[in-house]
Amino acid sequence: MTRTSPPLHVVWFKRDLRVHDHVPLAEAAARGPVLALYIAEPGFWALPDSSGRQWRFVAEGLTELDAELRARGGGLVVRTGDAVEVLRDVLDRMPVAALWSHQETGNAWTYARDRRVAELLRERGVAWHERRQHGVIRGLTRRDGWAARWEKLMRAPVAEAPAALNPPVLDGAAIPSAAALGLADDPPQRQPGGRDAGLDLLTGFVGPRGRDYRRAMATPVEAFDACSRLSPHLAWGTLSLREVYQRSRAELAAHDGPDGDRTQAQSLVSFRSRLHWHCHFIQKLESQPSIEFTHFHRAYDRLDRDADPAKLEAFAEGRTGYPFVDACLRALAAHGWINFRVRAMLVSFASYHLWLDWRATGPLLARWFTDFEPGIHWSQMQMQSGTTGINTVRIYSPIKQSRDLDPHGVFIRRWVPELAGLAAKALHEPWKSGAAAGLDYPPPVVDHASAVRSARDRIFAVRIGAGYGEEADTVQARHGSRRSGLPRTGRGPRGRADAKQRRESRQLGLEL
DNA sequence: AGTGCAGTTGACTTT
DNA sequence: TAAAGTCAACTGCAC
Repeated sequence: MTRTSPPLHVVWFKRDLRVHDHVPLAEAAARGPVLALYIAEPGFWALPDSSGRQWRFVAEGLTELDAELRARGGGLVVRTGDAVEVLRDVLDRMPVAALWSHQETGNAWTYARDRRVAELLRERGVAWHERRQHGVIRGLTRRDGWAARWEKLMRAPVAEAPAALNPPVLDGAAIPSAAALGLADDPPQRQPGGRDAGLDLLTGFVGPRGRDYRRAMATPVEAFDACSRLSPHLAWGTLSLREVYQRSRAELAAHDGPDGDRTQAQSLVSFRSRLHWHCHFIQKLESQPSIEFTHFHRAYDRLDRDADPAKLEAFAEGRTGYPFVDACLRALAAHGWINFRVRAMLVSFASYHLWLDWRATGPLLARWFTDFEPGIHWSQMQMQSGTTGINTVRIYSPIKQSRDLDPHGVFIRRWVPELAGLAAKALHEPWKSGAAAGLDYPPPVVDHASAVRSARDRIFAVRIGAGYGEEADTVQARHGSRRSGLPRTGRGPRGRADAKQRRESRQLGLEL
């Protein structure tokens, strides 16, 4: 740098590892020379919800991001350290016009870090321009009109990648290894990171591979192939939600007519509604960061859920004695991914059957998910644990789910080889026939019927408390989907017409 | 040919 | 993206 160089626009890459449809990068590059910066933060990667599989997925994305920047004459500068320290060092070394990044809806740690960064920039008189990455709206006070704003944002043109960038003006370091960040875990079947892998998945999914999505997404027997598998790319930003939305929308248009493939069209419609829900859930954490630690509905503070080490270990090891649950837990641990329906069942099992606190199982599951997205994760942990106050309590039967989703025991045999010799009939409840006797497989850690009865009683006891309905209405007004109907309580018993309306709005909400 | 009845199905409620 | 139960309407069949 020389004294006469124009000031730099620092583009801070966070959970947005791409150059395509990257609004802060496009805006910064239009204004002057750019410093493309990624900060590997040891404090972040040491958090209980961070893991090696997430970092390695990110590191693969960084390698491709650097290549994309280089192809345009630029390059990625990677620094390891505390974000404030790294940014202060950059500010000390060269004149900086502004910091550019996407808004991040993260956990308490990244929120606190962003406040420290903002403080530093205020001290130095440098502007920080944060741009929206998803359909999540910062500073939202009312949910009304949210869906329409989402649709408008998704249909807006994508931001073009800058055609030409300046070379890096600062020496970077190598992308740190997982070991250097103290991260060991990386499962053998973790899906690869990087934009090329993401685009391959997208192309395949909007084509023939995704044709059966709607039918097959519920069962883990088929979901690994039938689902898009784009979630980690959306979580870490190797693809933008908008480009995924627009690609699937274009494909839907091709199949929507009388000559189109109706099955494919229905699957694409189903997929679009999930993209919508993605932002719907992140919005909850954006609007109320405390949901990482405290119940949506504070009446559930009275629940005495625990962190019983034996039950927690059975869950963590995939040795609960329920073959389908254990198969799903082991598949998740080995792949870093499992389908949504199974995630719901696993949280339900942990929170109701095992009566474990979601704050004890949440970090464990988060580390397993390569696609860990804080807003979706904490919203879902609470929703499937029955503590939001606005959602129906859904207690899954691991036996019924086993029969429904894996009737022939294919999935169980693959992931619980101890039981591979059992007949399909015995696989779902091996304790009943004594078929597992003598095998290295534990009896059920809890009895299904009595555990469910106890959990149900304790959950509904909370609902009887004074003032429950009033606070539930407050939660609904703040977080509820407008398509689910308003308000949900305070009108006495529901009549027939009311129930009919609710049913229709549910169908509308799922767009099936 | 209509009646009685066990079993099924689907809508809805409760937990 | 629950599960279990209630109830009424319906179905098939024996008589």
